[in-house]
Amino acid sequence: MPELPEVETIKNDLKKKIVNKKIARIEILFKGGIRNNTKQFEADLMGDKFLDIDRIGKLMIFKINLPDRYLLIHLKMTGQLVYCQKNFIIAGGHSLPKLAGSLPNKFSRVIFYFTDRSALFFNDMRKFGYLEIVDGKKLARIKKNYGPDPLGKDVDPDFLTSILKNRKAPVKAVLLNQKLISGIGNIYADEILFQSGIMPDRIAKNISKKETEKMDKAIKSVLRKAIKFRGTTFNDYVDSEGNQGNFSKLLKVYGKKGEACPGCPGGVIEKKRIAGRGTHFCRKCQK
DNA sequence: CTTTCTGTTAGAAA
DNA sequence: ATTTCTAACAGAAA
Repeated sequence: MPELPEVETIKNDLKKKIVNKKIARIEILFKGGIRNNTKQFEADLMGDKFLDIDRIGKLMIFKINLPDRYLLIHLKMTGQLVYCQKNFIIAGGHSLPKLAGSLPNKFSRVIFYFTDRSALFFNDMRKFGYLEIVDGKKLARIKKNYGPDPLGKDVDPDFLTSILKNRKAPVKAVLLNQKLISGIGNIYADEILFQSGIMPDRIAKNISKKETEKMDKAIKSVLRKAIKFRGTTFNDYVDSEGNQGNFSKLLKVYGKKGEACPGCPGGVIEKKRIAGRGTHFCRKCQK
């Protein structure tokens, strides 16, 4: 599931690969993922190029070389953006059953062909992801619905205190709330709370100052490390070359139900529904 | 075979 | 205002 580290990895890779390449053709295999009128969508992009790629939370923003036009791409749960040179054989190849060794595959929804005969594939098994071209005004409106980036300078223990205080939702719900802080999803929320030693179902306003400071450190160290390792592949995530993320091996609790806790002797990782999501924790390490 | 689970976000309901 | 629930979808697992 692409969260901040995965989207950051894809964005940085694509910046090197597709910026300033002229779009020769767009193939739309599934219209549902495109929020604009598809004819208008094609017309806006045909013959144009992306000047830069940005990110807010898990949302990617491609600046188009047209005045006041931005392409937003959200991968939601199973979206992929895979870039291929001429022959459309991907590096990760057969490593994932859902991503065959060649593209397009049955989950390819939109394909951007560039004039140098390379292509960018938007694949999305579950069809939750979307593409939308917006103007600056709409982009600004969307940006207002996102809290600060956890790795930016706006997030520190004082900021975390401000979003935790007065809230009776579980602390995990606060971490997942994109309006309060952007980019954290289910996998990293569990990992962050494990490293913080905080039970995910603790009421947000009851988190102490000391715990808030631990959370601040955990947020940054977990996300930075995950970016360094190019993200986590649990089911469907691949980077822009079709390769899996390497952080999967470093997960401490997510997906580890029933396994020995890596943080204490005798502890076992449990799984329980918290804030509407499958949540992994060790009750010996997390209080 | 059927049911449950997966996790993101918008929007509805509480 | 805040929190919880559900739908959207496709496939794996039980």
